[in-house]
Amino acid sequence: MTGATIRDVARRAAVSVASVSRALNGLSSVHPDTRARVLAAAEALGYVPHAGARSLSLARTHAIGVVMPDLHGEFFSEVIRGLAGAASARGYHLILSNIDEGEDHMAAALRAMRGRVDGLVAMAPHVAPPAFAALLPPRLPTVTINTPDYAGGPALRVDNRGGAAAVARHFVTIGRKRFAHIAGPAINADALERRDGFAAALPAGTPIAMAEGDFTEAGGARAMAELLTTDAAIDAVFVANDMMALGALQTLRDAGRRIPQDVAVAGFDDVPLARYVSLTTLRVNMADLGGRAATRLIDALEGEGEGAGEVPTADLIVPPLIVRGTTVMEP
Amino acid sequence: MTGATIRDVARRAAVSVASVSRALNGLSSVHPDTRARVLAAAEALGYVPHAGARSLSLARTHAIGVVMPDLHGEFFSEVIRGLAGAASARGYHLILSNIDEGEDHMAAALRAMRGRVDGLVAMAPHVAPPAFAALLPPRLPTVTINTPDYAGGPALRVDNRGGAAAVARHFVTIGRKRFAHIAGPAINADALERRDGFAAALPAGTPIAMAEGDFTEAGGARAMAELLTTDAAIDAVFVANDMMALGALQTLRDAGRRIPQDVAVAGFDDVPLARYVSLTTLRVNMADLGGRAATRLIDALEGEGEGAGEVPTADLIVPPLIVRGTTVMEP
DNA sequence: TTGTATGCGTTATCAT
DNA sequence: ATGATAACGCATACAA
Repeated sequence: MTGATIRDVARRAAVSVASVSRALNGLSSVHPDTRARVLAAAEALGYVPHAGARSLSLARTHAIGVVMPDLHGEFFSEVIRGLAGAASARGYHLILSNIDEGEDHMAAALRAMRGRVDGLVAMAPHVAPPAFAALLPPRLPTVTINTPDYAGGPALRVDNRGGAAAVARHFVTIGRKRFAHIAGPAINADALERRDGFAAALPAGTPIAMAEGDFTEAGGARAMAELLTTDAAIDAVFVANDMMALGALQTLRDAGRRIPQDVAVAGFDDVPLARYVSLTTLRVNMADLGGRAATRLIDALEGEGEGAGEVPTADLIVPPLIVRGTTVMEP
Repeated sequence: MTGATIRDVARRAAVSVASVSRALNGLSSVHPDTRARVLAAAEALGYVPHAGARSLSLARTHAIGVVMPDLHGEFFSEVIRGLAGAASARGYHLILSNIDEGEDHMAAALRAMRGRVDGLVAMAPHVAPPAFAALLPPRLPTVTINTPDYAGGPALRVDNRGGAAAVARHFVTIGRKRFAHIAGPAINADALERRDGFAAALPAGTPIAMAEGDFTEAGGARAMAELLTTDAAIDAVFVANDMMALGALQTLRDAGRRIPQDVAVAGFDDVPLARYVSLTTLRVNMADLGGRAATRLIDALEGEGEGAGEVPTADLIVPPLIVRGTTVMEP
């Protein structure tokens, strides 16, 4: 009931299991006749190697684990897509385990990966670095994506500060004077970096009206409404992500503000919707990030023992500023 | 280098591996003192059970495999999200393997699942049923999503015909007379069902101008342009999916047609963008579909041996028609 | 070239 | 309650 095993094939081909293994794995030292008999027997029995047993024997699973919170949906999906593509191209599987439900659940998910994967790709922008490092199974190669400086291995990060700074400079260039920022959750590392990067790139001492959202469209709308009551004179608002920016735009329009004449708005992420509403934003290609992460991890996994330079480099991916109709008039 | 094993723990706690296993898995028959010693030793060594070995011994992986093409992006992501949520809630992992690159690659991916998962969730709207069935590893419980009637197990399907029929009736209700349809790829089962369902629900003998797209926005635009040259008088077009509908809308507007006064347009899927462009469409909740699939599979996996009724039922999920501004004037 | 035997890490059976 | 040991399915030294 569990399918034919290598022993069944051996029996049918009248050879030893060792020969079956060798024949099926294409080892050179096996007589053509033997190989033929084995192949025929395997075919006849519909034999499929048992990946689990193979992994145990080889100490190699050809799978990479992915741990990340289900946070703002768009990302999750894009990263997975990139990961899956790159992994699949190199013959690796992806093992998913989302970690919404609290830190203990997350610890369990992380532990369950041992013996199941060769390495890990982790994304946890909301957890304190030390806690996260402690949760990781020891000796499991890991590359992190947008995770607050975890020093345990290669890391891929979006240049949040640089992106935010580009927006600040853009606002100044188009002559804006009264700035506002709608930030993401304070526990989110990306959110903090975007806020700080924006502030740091404006002329020293420039006041910035602040509000905090939750990365959702509704949250952005609420935050914008809040800003309008406290600082009605603003003429440029940088929103920490696109979804909130969409909400903010709606609130502004409902309040009779013209975009971009009265108020310029910029987001972050460049979600598919951004193009449709002509939102100025920073393009972060999450699929590409996922692909890079997978490639990087697999390179490390397969290069074990040769490369002397196992330097845990941290790549900073700079998101380009996409200028659209919410900051400048369109033709 | 491979982490502490159960033997290391046994040695440190000065007990047998059997006792360690029992203590760690919470079996009753183990002395409190022993359990305490084992727990302490495991903690001290940072012991994490090896999932692979555990699976081999238990003949249970607590993982479910997911095979699907990367087709039109939105879906992929949503289904995965639903699957991951439901699986995670029941303590199962997800193993991904996308199967873009040809049928042989797909066969390999399918085979590689054996010994790695307890069951499969498969979605392959583009493959002929017999071929697909042949590829599946034998004796691996499988639930399919939107896969042309594969008779081997439970199936979840979107009611494409019913949804398309609802659009047809809606068009008639709002007084349209000259119909067109932009279909998806002819090898796609969903596409065919949508086309046929639309045609069947219109009054008998009603002519329908036809064009074929590739499920992409650009493809929809091209197909629409084509229709305009051959059948300029159309006043209602049903597009096989939302992405193509977006392209079609653009083409229509560029051609000076007013929506919905001159031409009514309806899509299929209700992607996030649909709400923004106020596109009338059918809402198919792919995340929900994924969740149901996972739940269904796990129920089957864990109910083995008890339920006499292992009937491979096929659920038809009916997508509701969401009427928006591309078919009726908005307030 | 081929076969025998051992190990991968864990659980479960059977004694004790 | 505990320990020795045989599976689980496969790969691979080591012999032959």
